[in-house]
Amino acid sequence: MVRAEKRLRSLSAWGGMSDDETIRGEAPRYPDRATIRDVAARAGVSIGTASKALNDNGRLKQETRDKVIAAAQALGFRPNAMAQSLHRTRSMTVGILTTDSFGRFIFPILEALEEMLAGHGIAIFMCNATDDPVREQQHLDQLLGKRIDGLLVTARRMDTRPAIAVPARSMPVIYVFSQTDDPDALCLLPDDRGGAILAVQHLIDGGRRRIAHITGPAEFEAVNLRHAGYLEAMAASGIAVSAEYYRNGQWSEAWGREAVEQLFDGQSEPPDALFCGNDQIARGATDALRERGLSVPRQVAVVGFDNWDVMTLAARPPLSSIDMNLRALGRAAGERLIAMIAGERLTGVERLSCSLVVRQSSDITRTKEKTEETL
Amino acid sequence: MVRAEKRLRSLSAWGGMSDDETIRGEAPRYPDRATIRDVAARAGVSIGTASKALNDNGRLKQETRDKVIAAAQALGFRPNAMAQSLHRTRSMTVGILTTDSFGRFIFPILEALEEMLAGHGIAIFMCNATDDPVREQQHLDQLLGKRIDGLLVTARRMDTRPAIAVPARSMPVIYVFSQTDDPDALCLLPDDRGGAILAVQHLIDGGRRRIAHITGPAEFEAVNLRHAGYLEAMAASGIAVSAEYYRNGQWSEAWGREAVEQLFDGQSEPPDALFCGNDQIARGATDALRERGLSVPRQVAVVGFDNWDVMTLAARPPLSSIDMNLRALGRAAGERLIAMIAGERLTGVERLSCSLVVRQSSDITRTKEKTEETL
DNA sequence: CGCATTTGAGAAAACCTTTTCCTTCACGCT
DNA sequence: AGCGTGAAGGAAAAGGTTTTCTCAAATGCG
Repeated sequence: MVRAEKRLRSLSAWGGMSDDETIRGEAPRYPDRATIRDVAARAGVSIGTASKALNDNGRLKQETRDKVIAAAQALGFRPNAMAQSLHRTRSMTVGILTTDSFGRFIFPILEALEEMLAGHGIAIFMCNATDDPVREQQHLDQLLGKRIDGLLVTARRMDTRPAIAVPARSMPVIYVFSQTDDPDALCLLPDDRGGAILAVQHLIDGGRRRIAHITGPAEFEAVNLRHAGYLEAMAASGIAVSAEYYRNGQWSEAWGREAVEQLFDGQSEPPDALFCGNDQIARGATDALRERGLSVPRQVAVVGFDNWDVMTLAARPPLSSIDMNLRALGRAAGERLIAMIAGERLTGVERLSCSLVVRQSSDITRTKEKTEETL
Repeated sequence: MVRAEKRLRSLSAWGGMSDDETIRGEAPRYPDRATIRDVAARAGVSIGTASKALNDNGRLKQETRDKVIAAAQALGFRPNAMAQSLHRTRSMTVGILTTDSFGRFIFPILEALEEMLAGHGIAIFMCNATDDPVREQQHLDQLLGKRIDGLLVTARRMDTRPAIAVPARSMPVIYVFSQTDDPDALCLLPDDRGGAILAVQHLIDGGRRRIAHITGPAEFEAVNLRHAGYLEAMAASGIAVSAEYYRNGQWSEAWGREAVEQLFDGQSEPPDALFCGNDQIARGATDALRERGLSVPRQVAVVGFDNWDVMTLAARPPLSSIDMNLRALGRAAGERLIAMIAGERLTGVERLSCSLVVRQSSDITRTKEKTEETL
């Protein structure tokens, strides 16, 4: 009782509107926030009663509840989440650990994930261990110490990574936009193959037959999956594919330009469409085509991958592209994680579908309209 | 004693290497991790002694320490950070709250910040409230409940935002890459003016006199600061500036192209250099110049802003640009925050210097070399 | 050998909540 | 009057750790 009174007094210095009283100078420890015992003291009830009032629990007179709530409000009381988590056995916290630096792809995922989890009262610890296994382990240790309820693992490179060693075997781990060899793990990825089929089918529907595939390094699983989709779509329409039409290189505009040189220089039957492994390649290719005097999309249609507005909208003409729906991927990851925290057991590789976004680079009708307008 | 024994038994199911025993199926609650009382029981000491042994505290026989440490290791013990934080009054946790979505600029800041704070054992809660004051408040509430030791606030748009209302007046708040009107707050920003001076001086040093400034919307403070730097550098060299040479528009490549049309179409004295408000504008401008048959940098030199490799390296020729040193900004924010948590009181607006990165778009000598090489 | 000092380790409080179990009181019933 | 019932609220344990205080044993000294 005495104790509570003392604290109450010390609190008045910061809790009220008397801001002038704030501790200036070298005071290193800022004053404690109000605790539930301060609230209880102020309301003249026991600590347990205060808790019940604030949580709409137990059997209390409405009057008492109101009294407590008023006291809490007056003190600016906010329950200490750590104390709460301590005796529930849930921290309402998850970690997200990225092996490679947070790249452009991870952002939308992260954003949607955060939004979804925040809606469930779950906060996210952000950890970045750029290709450094030691730091990764340190982060993991820290997260385990914080008793996270679940873990998201992600990486920019889309190749499989070693599984995270979580000691509590049943703590949920999801690999999003990354993959691991552990068959018991859950991996969430975009459907690269499906995306490629979407793109190529679109080009075929536009009347194209000589469709080349310019893409990134063959070490990427995504590159191979997308090529598989390309082949599948071509086969489905009974179109023969020339090996000449498959070009691996870098993920850069420069490579897109170079590939166009290779494909068009002195070729008797140059492509009438390009399916590009990403938007940078597609943009480089488009630039090169324009500079050769080839009209996009009239003579050559182009479809990119990633639907990265910085590229697709700045290109001339704007690029059609495959959108990996990364926000949806992030939301899905959040849903799965919540389900797993609730006890569900999910494993395997799940691939979420991509969408085609059509812009002028592959859309003859749209270009015609544009041309007519501008004439 | 009995209690501890019981727990010890239940732990063996997951703690050891006997992975086959893991709970399958619908068990929603995964088994508790080992606690310090398990460690103490296993080492045959009291709980307090175990704590001292693990923290290198108190007066203990080395033998005892070793015994405890061995027990902890065997059980895979990791102290519960929430319990620790509960009685230190430090959560070893900070929040980062962004008003606008995490953009390309925030990433490097965040990354460096995270790295620096992780080195001090501080974890980061990531919160995103995209232009939604309600969600911002919810996030803030959550963070305060988690008893964060400090808060970083950031935003993509570089205009001043309303101050965050933290109830505990002395809880450290830093605005990084964003600004607030509260004079007691600490704001960390890149030195836009200085960066502009760097760019313009570089162009002047290269012999340019008719330097135009193509940039973004005048509503951005950064736009005005950079223009002030431009004017200052020009004045310092006694070069008269024409109002014609200052062009506001969008932050896009399209605007860069259009601005070049405006500046060069039928002008008797077209610019011999362009200082662009960002790399996208610079790239668009460079493209337009090339397409008009103007050589960059021989006839027109170009310097961009942001040093965004996606733009600077893909442009033809590669763009010189001003780097805002965002990683340094993030590190600085981390340092300041740690200092403030330790009790220091920092306020005001601090601007960190930018650097000039010279590439071919402004460097005649380099171009010459290149040309000679390729000849 | 007896006392003072040091060494080693345990007990318990404190950090802040929630929740279970009790106690107290008032009331209505037989 | 005695008893059961229900309402209202308090006491205390639990959750995991650190730290201070206390106590017992062992050592040093005269």
